Amino acid sequence: MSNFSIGKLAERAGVAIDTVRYYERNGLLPPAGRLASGYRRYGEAELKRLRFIRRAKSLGFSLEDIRTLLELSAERNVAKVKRAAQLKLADIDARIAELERVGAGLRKLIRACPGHGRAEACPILNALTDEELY
Amino acid sequence: MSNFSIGKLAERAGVAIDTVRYYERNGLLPPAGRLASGYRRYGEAELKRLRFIRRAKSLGFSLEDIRTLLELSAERNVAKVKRAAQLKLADIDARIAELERVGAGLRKLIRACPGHGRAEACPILNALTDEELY
DNA sequence: CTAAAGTCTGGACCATGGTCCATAGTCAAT
DNA sequence: ATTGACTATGGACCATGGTCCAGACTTTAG
Repeated sequence: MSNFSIGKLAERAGVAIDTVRYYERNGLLPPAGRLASGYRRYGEAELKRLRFIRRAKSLGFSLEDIRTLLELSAERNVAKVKRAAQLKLADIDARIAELERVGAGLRKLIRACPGHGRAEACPILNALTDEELY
Repeated sequence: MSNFSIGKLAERAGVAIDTVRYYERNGLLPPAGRLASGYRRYGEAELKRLRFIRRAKSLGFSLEDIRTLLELSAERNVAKVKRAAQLKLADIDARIAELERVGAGLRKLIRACPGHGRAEACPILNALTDEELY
């Protein structure tokens, strides 16, 4: 335990080998220790970190966000971590609001469209052709 | 009128010149008519089409979607246009649901985080470090 | 007529988050 | 020892939706 190859690491973290190297290149994982052959060696710390990245990603954080989050985590700066989470949440809420705005517009057009008949009577086509939407 | 340059077209449609050429290359605009010099010439039809594209984009359609929409519009196929709109709406609704799921998870963590104190007591860091989120 | 502004082309480049490839070297099992 | 599986590297490539550039040519205003 605590000394395994990139293949095992990737497998245990549930990511592709290329992704591990990609994360290393992009500063999400520290440069791995190497065997005399040049093969990377990993321990539990890297596995944890990789899982952290995976989870943060599933919470909607970008890799850039995650780099920041990892720094804050290393600093054990709870206040900044909370702040970063709040910012991300605000970002998610804004995206939801925008999608809801767009969805509402589309829903209205769909409701008004009979689904048959002359193209001139199709509110969807008319909206795309004639109206200033915003 | 009805005979203007790419610059005027772009200006009147509210897009960049490069975007017009990009759309032409990618089949969203038909190949433009040319002057003897090779300069593109446009009329009202192209302006309308470009505005159609802009509006469809603001309704959340991708350029690929819009290519389809333009074909359906040319066919005057109201039924298919309505169906395309419904599919896009379903897509938007799914994206909203996913963002809400993620937002709810984040909100819960933020609420539980005191914002100070030991890193071990930060639910956000703990979630990223320990839990299987999904 | 001249100078400035506009347009042409092909191709490079941006961000995002990877994936895939060839070539070469290494490790593990039999 | 050999074979098959694994890993190394740099760089190309994917989608998306453009943006920007150089170098050459054209149009327009004064």
